[in-house]
Amino acid sequence: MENDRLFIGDLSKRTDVPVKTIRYYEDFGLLDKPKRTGSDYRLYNQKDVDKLLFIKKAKELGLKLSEIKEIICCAEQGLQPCCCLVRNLFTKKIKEYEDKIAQLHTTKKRLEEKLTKWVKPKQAKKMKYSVCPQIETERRNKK
Amino acid sequence: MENDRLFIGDLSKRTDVPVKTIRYYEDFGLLDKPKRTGSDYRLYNQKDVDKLLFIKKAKELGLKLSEIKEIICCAEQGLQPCCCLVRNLFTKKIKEYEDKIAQLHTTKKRLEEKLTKWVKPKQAKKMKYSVCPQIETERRNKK
DNA sequence: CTTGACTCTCCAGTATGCTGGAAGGTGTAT
DNA sequence: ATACACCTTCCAGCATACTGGAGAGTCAAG
Repeated sequence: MENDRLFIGDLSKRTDVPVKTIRYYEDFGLLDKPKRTGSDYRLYNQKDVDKLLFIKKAKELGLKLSEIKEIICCAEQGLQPCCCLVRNLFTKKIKEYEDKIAQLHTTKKRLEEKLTKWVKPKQAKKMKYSVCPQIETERRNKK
Repeated sequence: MENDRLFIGDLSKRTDVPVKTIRYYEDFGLLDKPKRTGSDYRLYNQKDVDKLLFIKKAKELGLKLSEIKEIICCAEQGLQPCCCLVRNLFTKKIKEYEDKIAQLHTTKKRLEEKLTKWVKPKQAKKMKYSVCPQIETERRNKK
């Protein structure tokens, strides 16, 4: 079992990516259609292992499949535009993360506030279905 | 147009929740099946407005519909278990947010590292399709 | 009487990244 | 010979929270 005639299961083992997922990536256009054996088995090689590991790493960085695809497509036509693309993509991604983090922070804070107020509810008896004094709806706006 | 005979469109306007979404919430079990007019139009009242606003607020706190449903179901049978449930739910949620934030932070950091190394690529010429020196796969593990 | 704005139900699709299963062919070990 | 692990395609479904559209009924104004 050398590295130049790998069946899909071998590729799967070497990369720890499920067989189904590999086929899915092919359909998605992330992996090229591979050569086939006479009995229609997909044949992979070391390059495919590398490519799939690359995809895996990119995913771990939080890139979407579509973004990874962009990078790969670009890369296959030359370096320059790819570099630019990747820089932009990363910068955008970082920004996205920052926004998301900020937003989660805010929501978390609000939730914590509710929770502390929650621990000793004063007038619990008065509640209806909207049991929670802290999240209760403001019902004074009778526009 | 008083508040005790509202059509779905009125409820929608008062809460700023789309008509489709209101029906969806009903199917989902968040809103009770309302009374109907002779011509099968849904009839809502102020309580429904309140309840829907409650749902909206809970959603803004990042609760899932299923979690909101739990709260509402619980609330409709009495206060005590609900309080407990909500406390647990909130605590769990807060933890989730913390984890998510931490994870985003890590990923963001990694991405930033890649990016700074990226800006002045030394040996770009050597690249293949896996253009990116920083995300390139480790190909030394020939197990 | 017609127009237009509303309402109804039901079915299907969106995004994302897979995952499961059926039904069948292949390859190798015993 | 036959069991078993592997491979193939194709179709469907998961989670989440909606959203769109078809086709049909309702209601009030002009």
